[in-house]
Amino acid sequence: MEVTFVVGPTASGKSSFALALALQNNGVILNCDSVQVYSHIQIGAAKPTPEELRQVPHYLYGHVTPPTEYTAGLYHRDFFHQLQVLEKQNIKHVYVVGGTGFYFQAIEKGMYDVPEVSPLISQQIELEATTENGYRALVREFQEADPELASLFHINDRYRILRALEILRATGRKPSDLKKEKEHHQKISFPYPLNKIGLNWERSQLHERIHERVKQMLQQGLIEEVENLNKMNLQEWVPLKSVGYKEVQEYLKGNIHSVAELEERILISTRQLAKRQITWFKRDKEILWKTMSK
RNA sequence: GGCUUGGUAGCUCAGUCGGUAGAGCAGAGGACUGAAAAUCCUUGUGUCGGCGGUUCAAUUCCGUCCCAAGCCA
Repeated sequence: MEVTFVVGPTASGKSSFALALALQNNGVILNCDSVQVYSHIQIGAAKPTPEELRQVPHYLYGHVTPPTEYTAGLYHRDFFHQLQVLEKQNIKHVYVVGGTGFYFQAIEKGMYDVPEVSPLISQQIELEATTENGYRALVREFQEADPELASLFHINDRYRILRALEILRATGRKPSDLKKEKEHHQKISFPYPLNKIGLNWERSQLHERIHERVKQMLQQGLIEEVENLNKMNLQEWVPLKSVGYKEVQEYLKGNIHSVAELEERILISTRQLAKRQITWFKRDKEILWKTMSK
């Protein structure tokens, strides 16, 4: 079995590109997008259309139901489970399609061996971090315990610092040591022959495509989709904090005053997302880039 | 036609008691190991509307013209 990653920024045409390849080579498609894994998240996630789903088997799309929240670790587990199944079915070509670099990294390089952190520990850290002084004390605790990792993080990168502390307190081990162990013991290798294809566009053309897509999402009823999710009391569900969804929430709360303004705000967030995705994938020198144009 | 208030970075605006200017947003670049569509970092020279005048020096004061909004005719 051979695995091909199809990566690139949002709206670069990954799905249809992969679909064409899969059709040609009798392959299947696996999702590697952190939002498309969720069910009920349809229009704003730009999932493949029913027509596309009919043409080629698609996996790991919408398999996570509310109010479950997903992580890179769970994705890693589900991905390899799915690969085993496909192997038994004697599938020869697997196309892994998506824009979440972190998830690609999780499956390619593996995750560090960290046990599930008890919610009590996370809650305790959250509590301590609520005050300015409390947060500063936590930063100091982290810097003293793992100066090596601390030197890589900016003091304001609250999320990474608190996560590192969780690991420290839960395991008593330095996160930087866990990282080193991982690199020493488990040889970094993906268990199948791997190709990586990246799709990219000239920036202004990508922006045009993003504009088209955002207009389409609004026409297809993105606002109604969010209203329905709100009726199910899912306001706090993680995928509703993603691009498009969070802006519609602001619109429904009255903080965005017109659909035109809503469109503009989603456009901006989507362009920024695309930029971050490009930054992530640029770092991987194994990706074979394919420059697209109209 | 008269009066008033504005015209400063792509946008919204601050500011300079006269010594050629700075925030937010956007844009650009970057980081990233269980929230990642998240989180975080770096990055601001622009005829200060045009033309004249005063001054050693004008974006700042004066005159005039242009543009916009409002009020009065």
